[in-house]
Amino acid sequence: MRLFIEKGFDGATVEEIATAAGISRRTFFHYFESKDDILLSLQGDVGKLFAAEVRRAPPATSPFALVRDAALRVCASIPGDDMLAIDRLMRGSASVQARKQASYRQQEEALFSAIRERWPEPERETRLRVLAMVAVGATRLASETFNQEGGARPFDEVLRGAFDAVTAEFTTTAP
Amino acid sequence: MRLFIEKGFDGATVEEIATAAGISRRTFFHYFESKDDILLSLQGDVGKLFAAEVRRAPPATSPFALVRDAALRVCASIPGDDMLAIDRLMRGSASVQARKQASYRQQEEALFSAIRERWPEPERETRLRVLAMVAVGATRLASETFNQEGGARPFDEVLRGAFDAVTAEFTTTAP
DNA sequence: AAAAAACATGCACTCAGTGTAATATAATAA
DNA sequence: TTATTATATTACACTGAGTGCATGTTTTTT
Repeated sequence: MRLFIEKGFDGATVEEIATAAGISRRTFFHYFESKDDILLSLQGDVGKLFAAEVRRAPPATSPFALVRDAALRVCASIPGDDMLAIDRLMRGSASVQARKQASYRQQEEALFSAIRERWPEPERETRLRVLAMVAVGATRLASETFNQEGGARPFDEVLRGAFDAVTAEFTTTAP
Repeated sequence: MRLFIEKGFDGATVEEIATAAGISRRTFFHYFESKDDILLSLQGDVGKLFAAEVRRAPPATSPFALVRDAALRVCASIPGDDMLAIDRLMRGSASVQARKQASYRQQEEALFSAIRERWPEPERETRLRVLAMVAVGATRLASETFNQEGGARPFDEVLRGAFDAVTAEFTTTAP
């Protein structure tokens, strides 16, 4: 982390990082598949947390409400300062940035599986895929806003705002 | 393309690709920033097409309908066979896959800008970000399904199904 | 035809990532 | 404790992506 802050992501070589950590270059690659993984591993397995939360959630008024509340609970457990710091470092590398986006797709997949267990009717599949996409997407939008604002508002609030915007934009009052 | 099919993405070296194309390795990197870009450039600038379509679209009943119809028009112009072929090649490399996901974020950004021009009210910003996210997300889900199915149904149909699922999942009948 | 701009290439270099084999360290059985 | 056996660490050598720089080769422009 110190090296990344001092020299940037590309500026710090694996050699330097390994030496600073008191191990050899080769041993570094025994613990991390790539240099990117240093930052990616910090992100943690949000997808699995999210899915687990959905599985243990009580019956809800709607799938959307259940997923929204699960998202709020998961994110309540993540310190905002860490989010800001990790995000700042990740901006340093395009390939890290790309893999981060790719990780959202995995989260979506994990979340979909969990949702699917609760509503297994085949004809609902597409709708539930959409739900998972929206949930992960809203969470991503919230974290983008949160980082953009530099943590001005608490993450919970921003996240709730994102989910509320979904409701507001798509819930048309039918006759 | 031939080399990628024969030897896989990682199996084909830039050296070989350049030679097969009748140029030098160094010249290759004059045209492509990276090996990944060979496949990524095939994807084309879908985001810009999408945004342009939104800009030229006639007034619509709702932002959602406008964006949905724009998506349908853009995708009508893309040959399904190409989509399948490109997708098959892209599966060969994790880093290409990652950059592809990252490109969806850029599409979202471009789309958001275009939508924003039509509804510039500041208080709508979050809702329109959500709309762009959902539109790009639905398009992505549709193309995932389309590729999964190997092109069994026409892309238009799958895409329409994805947007319909959004409506179905979120349009609750209020009293 | 001469000058300038754009394109192509060769060369040398850095660095990420991998396979392999040797060596050290820790864990376990005797 | 000692011998044995995993397991962790390392050195070494190699491939291949990507870059900077200098030089050569076309096109354009004047």
